Amino acid sequence: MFKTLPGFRDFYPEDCALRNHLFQIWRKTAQSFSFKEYDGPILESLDLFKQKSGDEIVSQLFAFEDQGGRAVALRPEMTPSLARMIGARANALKRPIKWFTIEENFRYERKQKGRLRSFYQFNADIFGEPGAGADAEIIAVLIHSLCVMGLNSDDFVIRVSDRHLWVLYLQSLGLEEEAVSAVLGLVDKMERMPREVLLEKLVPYFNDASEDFLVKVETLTQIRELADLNSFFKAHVAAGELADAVNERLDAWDALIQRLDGMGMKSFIRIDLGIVRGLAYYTGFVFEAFDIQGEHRAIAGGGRYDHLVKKLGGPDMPAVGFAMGDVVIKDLLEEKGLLPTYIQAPDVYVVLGGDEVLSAALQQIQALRLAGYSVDYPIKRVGFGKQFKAANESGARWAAVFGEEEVSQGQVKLKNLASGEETEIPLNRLVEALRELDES
RNA sequence: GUGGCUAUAGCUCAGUUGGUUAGAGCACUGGUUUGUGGUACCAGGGGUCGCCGGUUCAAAUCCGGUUAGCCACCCCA
Repeated sequence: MFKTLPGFRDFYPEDCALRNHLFQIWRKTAQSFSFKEYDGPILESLDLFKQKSGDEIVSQLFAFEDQGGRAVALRPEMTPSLARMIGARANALKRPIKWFTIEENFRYERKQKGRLRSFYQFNADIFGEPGAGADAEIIAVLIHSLCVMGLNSDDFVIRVSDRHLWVLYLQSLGLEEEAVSAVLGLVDKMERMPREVLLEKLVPYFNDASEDFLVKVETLTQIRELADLNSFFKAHVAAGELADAVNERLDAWDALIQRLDGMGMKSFIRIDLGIVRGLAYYTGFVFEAFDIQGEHRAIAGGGRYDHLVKKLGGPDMPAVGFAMGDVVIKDLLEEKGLLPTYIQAPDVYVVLGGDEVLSAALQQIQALRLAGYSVDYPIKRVGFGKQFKAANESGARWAAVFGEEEVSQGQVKLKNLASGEETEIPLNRLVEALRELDES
């Protein structure tokens, strides 16, 4: 027997039902926020990904040469394709551009808990709006989708940070561009690194002031209140150009929190400058969703990336977005018992009395199907008892009993499988009767 | 890419110091049941014990290799 390739999954009907459940929530959420759905190709030119992420990315891609000698790769993420699509029509698209997609990605890396080689992602992005209102809207989409899944503020938290604020702060300490990104990289790893090791790695940038810097960073990353954030920067950044820029950021923070508070989502937000995200291209707010217990890797992540569209050959285009994978969220929902069962069930299961009723039954089955109902019935002859058992196990709400007695009187018996209640209905009124019963 | 642990039926697992034809529960199929479901009872199908090699009269069991999975590290768009 062949097996699935490492990191790839088979989706048996119950897995597929689950996947559809997730996809439906994602799609409905995006539509509630009036995002438009788009899609792009699974296979792209290898250069597209190199340009965004550098040559090192190639070892983590499913990359190969096609029959025409082109260097191509399965997409590891949607953003480059999206940036290309947006760039190509930037002038013709009404702002703000609110788009989402649900797509499969492929990454050639070692399989791990919460991480596979093939996975699905929900992406939502807003282009053309630089203000914090767009960031708030994106974060709201993320929170809303998690809430619709049945999670609440006891289950997850959105840790929000600010790349731009970090850069300004490090610049105010006199660091040059290269040193800024190196130090940010260290801040990103702070949680997972012993303090002494971290201190050692800071020395090339701060020399004797390393300990002092680390203490400040520890203070900063522990700040959870807007007011504390304000006073920290008032105390640590001297007045001047940089301080003006910092104040602008603090205003943006204020706007962000106010908007989320307005939507009743403030309790999901945790100010946490410890989040940096590895990506160099983030330019403003960055955020990640985590389960409260911290047992899983990030559920979702995103942020503002105002320069990426231009970098990939488009016009200047501010952008903010996030992505949520299907793997971690599925694990979390499973753990919380929030995954529904019986998602692929017919509406009606037809119970057949014998050969004499078959044609009358098939006629009604077809009428029900035309009316939009999902209908199943036993394909081979089976005893009544077995049929009710099958009806029950199918998950159907209704059993439609086409017995010889009923059919000979032009009737059919509808049985509510949950309550056991039975009603006789004229054959030619079956569709209407079902509709009425479902509504009542 | 590095290290540790694991691999027996679709699933969860048992399998004695190496010893006949490798077992259980769940699931699946059929029956008890030609007009009423979740229960019960009976029967059945399903495994080259991950794969390759070695030791042995004899290997699921011992040894080596390999592949896959889990955990940690690295990475994480």
